[in-house]
Amino acid sequence: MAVSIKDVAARAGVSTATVSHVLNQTRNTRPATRQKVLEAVEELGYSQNQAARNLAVGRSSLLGLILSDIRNPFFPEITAAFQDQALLHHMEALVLNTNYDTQRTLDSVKRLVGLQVPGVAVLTSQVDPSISAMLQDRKIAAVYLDLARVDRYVSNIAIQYEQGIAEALDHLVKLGHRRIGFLGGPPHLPSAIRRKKAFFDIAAKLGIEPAGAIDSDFTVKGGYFACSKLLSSAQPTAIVGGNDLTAIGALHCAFDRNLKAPDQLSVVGFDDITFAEYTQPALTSVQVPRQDIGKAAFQAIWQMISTGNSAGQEYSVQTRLITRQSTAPAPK
Amino acid sequence: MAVSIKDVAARAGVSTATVSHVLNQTRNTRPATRQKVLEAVEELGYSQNQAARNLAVGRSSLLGLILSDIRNPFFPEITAAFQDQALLHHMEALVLNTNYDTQRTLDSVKRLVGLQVPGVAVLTSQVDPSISAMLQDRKIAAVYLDLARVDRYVSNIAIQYEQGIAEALDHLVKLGHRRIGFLGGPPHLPSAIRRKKAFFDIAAKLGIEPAGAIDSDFTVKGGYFACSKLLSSAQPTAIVGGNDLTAIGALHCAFDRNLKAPDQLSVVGFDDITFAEYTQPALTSVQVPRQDIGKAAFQAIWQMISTGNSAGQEYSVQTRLITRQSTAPAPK
DNA sequence: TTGAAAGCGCTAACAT
DNA sequence: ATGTTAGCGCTTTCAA
Repeated sequence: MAVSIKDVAARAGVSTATVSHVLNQTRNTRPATRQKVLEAVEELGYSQNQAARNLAVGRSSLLGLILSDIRNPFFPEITAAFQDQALLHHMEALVLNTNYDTQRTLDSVKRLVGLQVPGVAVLTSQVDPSISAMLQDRKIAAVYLDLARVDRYVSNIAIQYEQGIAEALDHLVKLGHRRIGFLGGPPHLPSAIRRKKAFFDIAAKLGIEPAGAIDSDFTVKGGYFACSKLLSSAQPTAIVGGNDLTAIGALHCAFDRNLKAPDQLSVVGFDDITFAEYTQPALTSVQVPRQDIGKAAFQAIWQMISTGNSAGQEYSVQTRLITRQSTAPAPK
Repeated sequence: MAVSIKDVAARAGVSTATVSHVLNQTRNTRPATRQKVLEAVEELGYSQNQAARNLAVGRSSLLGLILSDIRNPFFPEITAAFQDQALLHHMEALVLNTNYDTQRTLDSVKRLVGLQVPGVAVLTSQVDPSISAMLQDRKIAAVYLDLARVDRYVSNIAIQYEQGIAEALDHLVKLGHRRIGFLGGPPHLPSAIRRKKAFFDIAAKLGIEPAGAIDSDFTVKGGYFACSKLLSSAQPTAIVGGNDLTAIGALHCAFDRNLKAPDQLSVVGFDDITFAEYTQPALTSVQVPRQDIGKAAFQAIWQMISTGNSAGQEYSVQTRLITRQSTAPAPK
């Protein structure tokens, strides 16, 4: 049998209530009493039984973090940032992988409900209404990534894709480019749609005629072929890729056509799923700061559960243009 | 107030004991009764309060997974595999990042103890004795990566580095190489030591005189410089890198010296921390299957907690030689 | 085959 | 400033 609060109370010569209050700093205690309790805790190696605590207070110290795929390098950094924040507030992050499977996402939410979590961050690219409904019904604070409207118990993190595209185009225009093409993502993905729309809107605003736009699939291979097609139909001197993989594919394509990058073909990507260390030095990217997302996700939840104010909020995450330095020798 | 087991019992017209038993399949019930209960559960949208359950049974459904850094691409795959296994057994994986910080690792373990977890996988490259002691004291099943001796409540996963090095050398010898160099990792890392020792042992067994060996730091840059040094002091025609980053550095170095890889310089890496999609096509690697590690970690724990047999076991993970195909065009 | 009821370890309202 | 004690929702022994 593990050491319980009773043991500590006995050892310190106080009541369990006092021990509880000392440990949770939930009411004033004489320094001497406090001291005795802490000593007893130390001597016995006591640690609070969270199950009992959670049962008593009605909510756990766990926060759910639902991701479509932890293997996608976009997520580990978000996860780490989220956890670091949680730690500061004596919470744990329970990370759940859905593998892009809606049913599995729903199961995850059910399990989280059973675990009495007070809040959940759902950072998948699509969210079934049944999921958000279930969370809201249970009054569990939820935050989504670029998907939800703010509501009771519902916050949203808005990534400023438009800003990012603007930065990318601005960058290319300053380099003298006028013939700029776009390689988009899968047309069913909200974030892909927004980036494409932003490209056209901002190009128009800058008085630039887009040199073609082709939808692709956010992979290196897809980027390669889309770029190939684009180069055949138009003659862009620069390309904005819907994400970095696409952009890397475009760089490969340029290489095969003996177009020296970035001189003869400038490529800008959208750094939302790559592993920075392996990204091509020649690639300039609009970065979506991952730590910021993780941090915002936690804060969105914490805001709702710690204040008891169920009203959600909109959190905005800024993008940033990254021009990479070639620290290591250029890869073959 | 959430719907509780009492509500279900009332709705189904049975006792809470019956509901509990039906849900946990812990004793026979008449199909009709069973049916009623399940209907009530469905209608009310009931989900078990895990906190209460854990309190009653004395252990939680959470399993700890302690990692030094989730951002290291070695770990997400392990994590995913571990979680998938856990899911099959109705367990949750609580992933904790230590950021290579011993104190933080200790804190993590304390929190896990408080959470009443029945088992923990500690997949860091070093483990402080106080940590393993604390776990063993609390009779928490633990599994370590290539570190611990099997004991009560202690299992170990042994990665067959020797096998991997043997595969690498075998591969190179079959290609006709006789002058083979080695670029090792930090000399304080147990896994680096074992790889280096294996290199010498197996080279000797094959009757090969090693063409130099230089310790490095498991980074691309470090690999570059170590390779540079090695090429100046010896004339290897092939190199075994202690890990993939080192090997990639060696490839860069070969490129800068106009040594065409793999023809003029064959390089074999050890794929334990890279992100596969970005690894050089020219690189052959000894792969440590990450899913296997995650799966083994879960099974090691599950073995101990589900059978009630506290004796640990040794789990062995095989390596595999991977020769990459250039699916995408070679990067610039 | 089912039910009644005693805890599991903690918190928090109420008492002192 | 501290103690007493009634739950929190579930499991499980014992009884029917």
